[in-house]
Amino acid sequence: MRQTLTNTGRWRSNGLHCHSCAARCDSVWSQLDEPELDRLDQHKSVQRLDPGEVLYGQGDPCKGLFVVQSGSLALRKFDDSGRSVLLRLVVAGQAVGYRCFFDGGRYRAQAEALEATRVCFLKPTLVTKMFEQNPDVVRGMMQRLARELGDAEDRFLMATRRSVRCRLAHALLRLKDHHGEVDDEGVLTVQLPISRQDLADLLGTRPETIARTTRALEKDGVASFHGRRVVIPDLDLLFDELELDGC
Amino acid sequence: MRQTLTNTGRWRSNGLHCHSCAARCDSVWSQLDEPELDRLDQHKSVQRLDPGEVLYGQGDPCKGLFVVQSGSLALRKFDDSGRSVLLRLVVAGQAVGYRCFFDGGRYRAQAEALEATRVCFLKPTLVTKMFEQNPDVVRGMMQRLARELGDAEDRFLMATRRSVRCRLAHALLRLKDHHGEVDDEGVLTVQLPISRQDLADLLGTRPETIARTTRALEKDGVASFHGRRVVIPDLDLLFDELELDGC
DNA sequence: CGTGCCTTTGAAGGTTGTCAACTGTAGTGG
DNA sequence: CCACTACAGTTGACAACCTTCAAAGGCACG
Repeated sequence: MRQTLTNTGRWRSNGLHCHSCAARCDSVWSQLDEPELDRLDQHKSVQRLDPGEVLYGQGDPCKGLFVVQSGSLALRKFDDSGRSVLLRLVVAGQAVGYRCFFDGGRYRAQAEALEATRVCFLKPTLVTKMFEQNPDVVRGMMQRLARELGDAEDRFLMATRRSVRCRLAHALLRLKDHHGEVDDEGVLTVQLPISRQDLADLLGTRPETIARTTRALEKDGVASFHGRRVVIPDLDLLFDELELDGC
Repeated sequence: MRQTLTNTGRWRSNGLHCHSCAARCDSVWSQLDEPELDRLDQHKSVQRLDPGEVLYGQGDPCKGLFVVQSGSLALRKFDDSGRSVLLRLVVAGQAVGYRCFFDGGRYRAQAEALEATRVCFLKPTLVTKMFEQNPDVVRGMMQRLARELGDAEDRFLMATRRSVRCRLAHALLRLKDHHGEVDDEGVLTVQLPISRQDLADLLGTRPETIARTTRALEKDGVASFHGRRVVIPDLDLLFDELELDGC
């Protein structure tokens, strides 16, 4: 693998050319034409993160825009007392740091690697230029911001009005899209990308409550939990959890 | 007051010309030049809402962009079971419906008048044209979306990690900016723009808990509540609430 | 094999939600 | 002008859910 020294002083692996980067298809970058992709590729720098490594910290000034090439990140927000929540999981093809980029302030959350992860970094000048020359990308970013805002507002409704059990069922249903597989017999298996502690932070609860709730779901035959592997025999039972009274 | 019939078939009062609209100063529209303001004024239509009247409902297709000229709105989100939360209060000069406008989907919350309110309506074609010709306005809207997203994420952290008492103190501190006044002796009075039920929906709790919590704050001398008038003798005591252990 | 961390389990307590009853207030109609 | 109604707000009692604290179990890593 070719190694070059970037102007940031960090060793990087160029990894894939933007043009052939699989992650691109899934993102707002899919609308860029060849010359744009070339420029992006020339000016991007790639960074490798070990599991748990922090890409940027809450309160840091905005560095630029990041795009996950492979692996995944988590956005974590802390309060003054050190309590934290997980805001979002970021998988290949998705950008991070854009909220701060558009806000113009400082990062209001921390980005950390959930596994070995490669991240492309785009300097603010490059991003600004690209936005100026590609209105479609701007539109795509606005749409993303708007969706994120809608999702965040949904989360607030869920967190304040529904039980942990219901929120857990909901989280499993969302996670299955990126982390689920269905076998021959129609049994769904979800491979959780995060620990129980992080799952608690994602739902806004505590690890102990997660343990008790997973146990309760097992007792009722909705799902069985083996470490990070979740087996869901009947998806309908999971959907029922969203409709129940206590939820 | 001049009355004209718009193409929507609704009677409207033109109210103020955009140029002299006080609400404008406070908003992203402050950057528009004279010709732009003229066009905006020609094509806008003004709508009057009675207290409680719904501007648009959750699930409705996006109609366009609204700007509050006078009065105020609340954004309310419902879940399937009819439980609701208040997402945001919208005061004069602020836009509503932009999240949906950029998302391209349907409204994910309901906008309703908190008092007698005048709202300017801008058709999608007009908004789109204005965005094309005023990159600064687009930047302003992106910044607003980004701030809103950050605020929504803060709310999630608050709602899941802090007590109602702490959230109430925090809400009072935010409300004082637009709804507070300080008298000669340095005593702060906040005139709540919403009912106790809505205050509960804003904090993600129940009216009974609001009543108990306000009473607890009174007992501790932090604030006294008389209907919608809140008297806060010492602001520092309110700030202390944010730092306390249980918060 | 020991250490450290994550996870689980149990017990206890606190915060909040729920239900019901009561109060106060505003609006309505006689 | 006053009774009546309707509804928001309050208060109390109780229960449920969740957090907290403590300890044990499990798993990875040195």
